This record gives sequence, C-alpha cells and structure tokens, in this order.
Amino acid sequence: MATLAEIAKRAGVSPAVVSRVLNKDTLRIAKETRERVEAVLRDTNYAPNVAAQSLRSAKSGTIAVVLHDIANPVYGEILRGAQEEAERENKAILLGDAAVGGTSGSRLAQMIGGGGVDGLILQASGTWTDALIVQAALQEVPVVLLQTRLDIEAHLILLPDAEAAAMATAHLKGLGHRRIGCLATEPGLTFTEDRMQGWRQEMGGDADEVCVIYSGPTAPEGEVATHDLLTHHPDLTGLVCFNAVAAVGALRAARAMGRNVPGDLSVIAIHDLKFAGDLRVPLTVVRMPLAEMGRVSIGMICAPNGARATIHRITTPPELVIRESATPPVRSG
Amino acid sequence: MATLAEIAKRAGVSPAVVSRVLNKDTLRIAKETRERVEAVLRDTNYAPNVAAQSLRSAKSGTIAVVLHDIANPVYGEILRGAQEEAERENKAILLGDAAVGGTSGSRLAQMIGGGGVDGLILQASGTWTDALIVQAALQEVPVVLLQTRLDIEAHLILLPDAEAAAMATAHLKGLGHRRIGCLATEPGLTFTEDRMQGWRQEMGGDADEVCVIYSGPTAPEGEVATHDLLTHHPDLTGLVCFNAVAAVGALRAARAMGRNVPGDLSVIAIHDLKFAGDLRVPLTVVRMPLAEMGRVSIGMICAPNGARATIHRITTPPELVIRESATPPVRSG
DNA sequence: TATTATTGGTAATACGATTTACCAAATCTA
DNA sequence: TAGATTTGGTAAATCGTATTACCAATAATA
Repeated sequence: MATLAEIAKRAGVSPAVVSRVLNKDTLRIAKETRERVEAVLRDTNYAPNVAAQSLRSAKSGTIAVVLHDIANPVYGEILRGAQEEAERENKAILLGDAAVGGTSGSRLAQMIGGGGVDGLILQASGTWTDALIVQAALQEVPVVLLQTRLDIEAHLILLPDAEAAAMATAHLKGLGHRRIGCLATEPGLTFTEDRMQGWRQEMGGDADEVCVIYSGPTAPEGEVATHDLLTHHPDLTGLVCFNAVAAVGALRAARAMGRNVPGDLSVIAIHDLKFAGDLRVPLTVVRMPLAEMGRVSIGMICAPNGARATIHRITTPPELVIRESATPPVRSG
Repeated sequence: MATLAEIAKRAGVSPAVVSRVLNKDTLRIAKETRERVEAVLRDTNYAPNVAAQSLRSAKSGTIAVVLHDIANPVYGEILRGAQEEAERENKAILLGDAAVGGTSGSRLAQMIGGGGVDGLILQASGTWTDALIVQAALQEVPVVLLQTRLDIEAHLILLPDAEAAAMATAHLKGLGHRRIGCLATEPGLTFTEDRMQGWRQEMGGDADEVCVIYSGPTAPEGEVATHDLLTHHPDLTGLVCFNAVAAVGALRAARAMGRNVPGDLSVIAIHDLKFAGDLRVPLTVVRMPLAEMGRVSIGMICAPNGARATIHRITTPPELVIRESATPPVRSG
C-alpha cells in the first residue's frame, strides 16, 4: 500500500534518503532526519515491495526445493533440514513435489526460468525435474543435486550411501546370516548404485545378483516386490532394504506369507522412521543424516563463492539403530 | 537473460507486439508477424521475468502455506491437497513451518508484507503466525484460516470435528465402554473445542471432565500425557485421542505401564496414519478429509469472488476405520 | 472522391526500490 | 580570504513487463 515515495513525501525528504535509512546505509544522513524518517516508517507500517526489490536486485530471496514425495517421511526429513537453514539464511522455500505436480509449464517452472528463484534443490531426476534443470541451466540459476550424479554443471551432495548399505549388510552377516536378499530402490539412481556397491562389497562371494529386487520407496511397492522376491527365494533368512518405507511393505509381505520377522526372516533398512519402534516388528535401521543434507544444500546455494559445480560428501557416519527386526537366523537342520 | 526488448529487436518489432504475442492477445497482430515473433521466442528460449511481471500486475502467482509441523504426517496431508490444487491453479507454494521458523522478520513474513504472495493459508495461531496475519491484513492479502476461529477478516475452513469426535466416542460406547478418557489436543484451539463438544455430547452423563488431558500433536507429548492420565485414572477402559500421532504416544505409555491394548485399554484416534495398520497395535481411527481441506483452501484464495470472509464447512463425513486397538472391554467382576 | 472504419503497429508510461551522479551549503586548511 | 574538503541531501536512471494512447496506412462506405 505505502510506497517509498509516499514515505518520502510524508517525511519531507527524497525517496533516496528513505531507501538509505531502510538499508542501514549509515553514510551521510543527519541523525534528526534519520529519526524523522524512521518515525514515519513505523507508524505507516511500511513494508518494501518485494517484486520491485527483486526486479532491481535480480535476487528473489527464494529457493525452490523439489522432492520426490513430501508425504514420504524419509524425504520430509530433508525438507526439515532445508527449512532450518533457509530460516537462518533468510530465504523462503518454494515447494515442489515431483509426485504431485509438474508440467514443465507449472508456475514453479516459470519462476525458475524467469529469475524468480535464487537456487534450485533437486532430489531426483524425472521427466519434469529434467525440464526444471534445463530452465535453471538456461538462466544460470545454481542447482544442487541431491544424491544424483548428472553430467551437468551443478552442485552435488553425496551421502555415505555405500557405507550405510555395507553397515546394514554387515549387521546381518554378523548375526550369522548367509542367504541375504536385497530390496533395492529404483535402478539407475545414484544412491541405489552406491548402496548396491556397499552391499556387494560386504556380501563378497555370497552376493547373488538374483536375490536383488527393485522397488519404489513406498510401502505398497515394497510389499509386492518383497512378495516376488520371497516367492522365488524362499530360502532367504535376511533382507536388506534400501528404503525404510519400502521396508514396511516388506514386513507386510512377510506377514502375509506367514513368515515371522525376525524368526524366519531378519529385516534391516536404510533410513529411520519416527514410528519405526512402534511397528508390529520394531525395525532395525541404519540412520543417515538426511536433515543435514537439507541444511547443506541451502548453504551451497547461499555460499558466496562463485563455484558452480561442487561436490560435497557428507561424512557424518551412518548410525546403526538396533531394534527387533534382525536377530540371528534360526538354525534348521 | 533475454528480455522482451531484445526479442523485439531481433524480430524487428516493438516490445508491445512481443508482449501481445506472449499473452495470446489475438487482437491486431498480422499472422506473419506473430509467427516471426514466435520463432524468435522459441529459439531464444525466452522466459518472462517474474519479478517484472509481478511488479506490473501486483500478482505473484504464489501462495504461502504455513503449517504447524510439516513432518507431522497428519498435517502433511493438508499440504498434499494444497499442492494438488495449486498445481491446477498454476500457483507456486511458499512453505512456512511454525515449528521450524518464524521470526516475524523472516523472509516469508517480508514477502507477505511486501505483496510477494497472493494469499496466506494458516493452520494455527501462535506468536509468529499472528505476526503473519497482521502483515497480511495490512496489505489486504486474502487469508484462509484452517480450523481456527479468529475475530479477523479472513476465510475459515471447518472440518466436521465435532462429528468425528462423536463418532469415535460412540464407537467405544457401542463396544460397551463406560469409563472413557480423552487425550485431547491443545486447549483453546478451535478444533479442540469442536471435538470436545462432540465428545461431551456423546458421553452425556458419563462425561467426566477430570478424565480429559491435553497434549501436543506429537508422540512424545502424547506419551507423557497418557501416562499422567492413566496414573490418575487407572480404571479407564477406553481412550479417545484427538490426534493420531499423539495416539501413538498413548500406545507407548500403555505398553510402558503394562496395560494391554486393546485388552486392558481400547484406543481410538482422530485422523488416519499411513502406518496405522502396521503398528504393534493397529490403530482404529476416524479419518477426516484433510487433503480436501488443503484443496479448498487454495480454491478460496484463487476464487474470483471478492468476498474476504467466508466460512466453508467441509461436509464430507468422517470415516470410521476399524483396526485392532478398540474392542469390547473385558468384564472384570 | 471524400470520409469513416479497420488493421497493424509504435511510443510512452507506470509498477516501486535502489543507486549513481551530482550539487549546494557548511566546515576546514593554507 | 581563497581554495579544498566534508556533510547532507536530491534528481534521474535502471531493472523488465504490460498497457494505454496514439498514429500511420489500408480498406470500406457514402
């Protein structure tokens, strides 16, 4: 409602002075003038027009965060971290959800293409997120890829995915399991491959590629995949799940097939769940610092260094959280 | 990078023509000129500067959604609905989380105050959300309050809260319970009061105010509150929880106190959880259309009618989802 | 043929904040 | 006292789009 010009008129000064006062430009403003302006500012409840500021400065104060599925608690964790850091950096978060939206003509895409965003944080690549990347590249908007190696000029954040998978696998082996299956995430994804590597490394000669099945990061998908896997490999005594939400589906499948967890089948998953301990079978997991990833992603966007393609490896080690879904195998025969 | 003016120069026309072409202003542009401009537009990959558009039009194409805690799956549901509708309306969502952020000087607050937002959707009122409301009111930004009656000029969406609570309570009574406790949400909140009304109505003479305890919508809070309640009222055989996440805490407390659910204590909650069926004790709930609320909230912001204070009652009836946490009481003596 | 509509387009302005260049007055230096 | 410097401030340009007002030509009408 109120503009700089109006404030200026009311205070009997030029707009330039008001602007200086607002921006703490201490230079060359008499104290009494400053105070007069500040008084007007206060009792007129002035708030600068962000569109005008943004136009002038070519900065929007806004960062787009596009995740696969926010309803997924695992990914929600990332968002939480991003929010915390954004608050610190005084940025607002524009939310994108690959699961919900995303024609490339969506408002979010328009904003990315039109300088309405200071940065783009992307969790995974799909048809519409690819379009966003193109938009961003064209406009030289900094991009942070989360666990997604792509051959473009963008920052990349890597989690200790291989270590986490190795840790999970080692836990089952340490309990005495030998016939271990793998409920992986979608093939081709960076973190899938990294975890697969950790799994293979730990399995060594025992690794049996046939005992790997891929699934989306949801419980229903995890359930059907696990049903398949157990049907073809009834002899498995252990299961490493690359995603905890999918692991809940695995628990459902095991139960539906009459297999006790952990008696007949030990299950361990990557990522923790708030309710992991409240499940019918409390889930043993390997926790990774997802919130931290969200935080550093914002930090990379806001960093003053002009680098456009950095790799940040999060070194906080994965953490084994032992609950009840993994125990030594029952020796039969 | 590319501006309207540059496009115009390249196509050998004035900026006004390019603008007309972009905005499908079919009037008075020769077909060949139009095609020439469109060609340039395409191979120059032009995207209009959103800040400039926003400045000119006084519309940002952005809606702020401020929720209590996005990590809470119950509230996440609302966000999901809002996202879907925002996609349809071609709006982008600016995310606010009362749990994470919120000095009133945050970027989001600045944007609301500075015309950087076409509307504000607010779940609940706290110190910083109040500040946002003030900002919005000053700038005449339309506000939608979710289940929050306040004496300000704003839209209001109401869920069938009383009915849901009544339905939950009636279910326990129907099973034969008489000594029923209530794990409520924070006192003073609109939906708490509405649910409380439904609870009282159904309890009738059996209502015992002392058997009500209030708790925040998280599992840890629900746990300590329930512990308190059961300590003072060991004779309760049923518990109505106003929030499913808090109910998970109630289950923890019951277990910690050695009380079997549902054998010693039947539990029913409002709101559904994706994992409700996977819990140690699958939770019987009354489901409410939260996503729908998210959808209509966006719709109210985008509605062309000039109304500034509307009440929308969501009439989709609550739905009872029977699982295993509520059974008839065990007759003792 | 003179006049009026219509077509196709341009020039200029506004949106609101910021910043650069500039200018008067006052103070200090020689 | 003349010149240099500092102090306190203003005017104007800029960011990029959209729109209003306007103006040539051409086509239609009387």
